[in-house]
Amino acid sequence: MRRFRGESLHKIDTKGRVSIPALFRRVIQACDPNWQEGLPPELVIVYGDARRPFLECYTVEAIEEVDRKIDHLPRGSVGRKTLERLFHGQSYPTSVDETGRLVLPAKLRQKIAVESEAYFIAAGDTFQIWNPGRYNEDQAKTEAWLSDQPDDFDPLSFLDGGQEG
Amino acid sequence: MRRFRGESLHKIDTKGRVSIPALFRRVIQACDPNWQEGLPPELVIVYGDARRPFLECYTVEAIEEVDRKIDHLPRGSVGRKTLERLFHGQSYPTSVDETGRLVLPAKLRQKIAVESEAYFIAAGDTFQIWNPGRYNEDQAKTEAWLSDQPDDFDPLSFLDGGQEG
DNA sequence: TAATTTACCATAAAATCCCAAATTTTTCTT
DNA sequence: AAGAAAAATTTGGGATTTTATGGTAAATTA
Repeated sequence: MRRFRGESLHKIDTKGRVSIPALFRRVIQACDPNWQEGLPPELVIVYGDARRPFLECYTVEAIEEVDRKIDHLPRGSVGRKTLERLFHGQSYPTSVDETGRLVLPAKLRQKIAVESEAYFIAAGDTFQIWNPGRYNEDQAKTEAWLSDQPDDFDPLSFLDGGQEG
Repeated sequence: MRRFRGESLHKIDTKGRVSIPALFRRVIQACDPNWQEGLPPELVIVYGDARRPFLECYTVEAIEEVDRKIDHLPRGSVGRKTLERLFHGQSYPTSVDETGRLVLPAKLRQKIAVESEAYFIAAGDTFQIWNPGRYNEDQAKTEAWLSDQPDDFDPLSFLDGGQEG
């Protein structure tokens, strides 16, 4: 399964168009089982509830996996209802245009408070779009926490605690 | 599993191209399960947060092992978020070109402050790229520490107790 | 019809490809 | 063992392609 990797900053023009990092485009295309020459690769942007300060972008394969899992939850359960609202309701299916851009409608731009620039960062089988300043704040917190650790602290030590085989 | 071994110094040209030590190339190729004749061997450069003064280069197999472990951490946990940013976001997937070089984009060169030369050193199943001067400083510290030890101190003694600090 | 959205065209900068000169290392031959 | 030949390695330059970004025209829609 292909993964997103990397981060970058891109301009948003007056129409809300923004380039998707070239490496991300390849993953989006490779993970769209319906894609074929001439068609625009598709993806789904989940914008979610108000407390999330970024847009989360799913490949077709990734969102279909989420859909399948939701389908297996009991109808009417709180979990299912919540996830349906989030992933089915608060999401926006779109595609990559001829020149590698996507269009962020005004609603989505307002949601994450982006205007002239957007910051893209990979997160496994999805990628996120942030207001650059807002991301820096978040990252600064993480780095502050890291610098509170001993000099030789290795983030990989997180892996030790995990229930891994 | 194959390991990197050795160290060397290489020139960086104006385009950011730099030769990978020949011995390292064989390990990169052997540890890329997707490699086949005619394809460029792939690797992932993790540049990480600001306090790390070198680039860490992972073979495909090595990075996939990290990815698998990250996948097993609970979604939304601090550890998972930190590692996703580090290994998925602050990383750069690339490949070895026909002549055994790789390209370090300006961003990565600035990150570790290299301009005309880069120092390569093996580190188990990864290798690191340093600014040569910066590496010497680090190495000097290590040697200073060693010379503070008793004359008969043997570094191999680290292997016995396993407790260091 | 006015406002938006989408398709199409254009361009500068950056990344990639292709070819090739010097080395250095290895192999072969005498 | 020495020297010659071959192969592999390190480094460089120019041409080509891709990418990021902007603008205009056509099309959709409210």
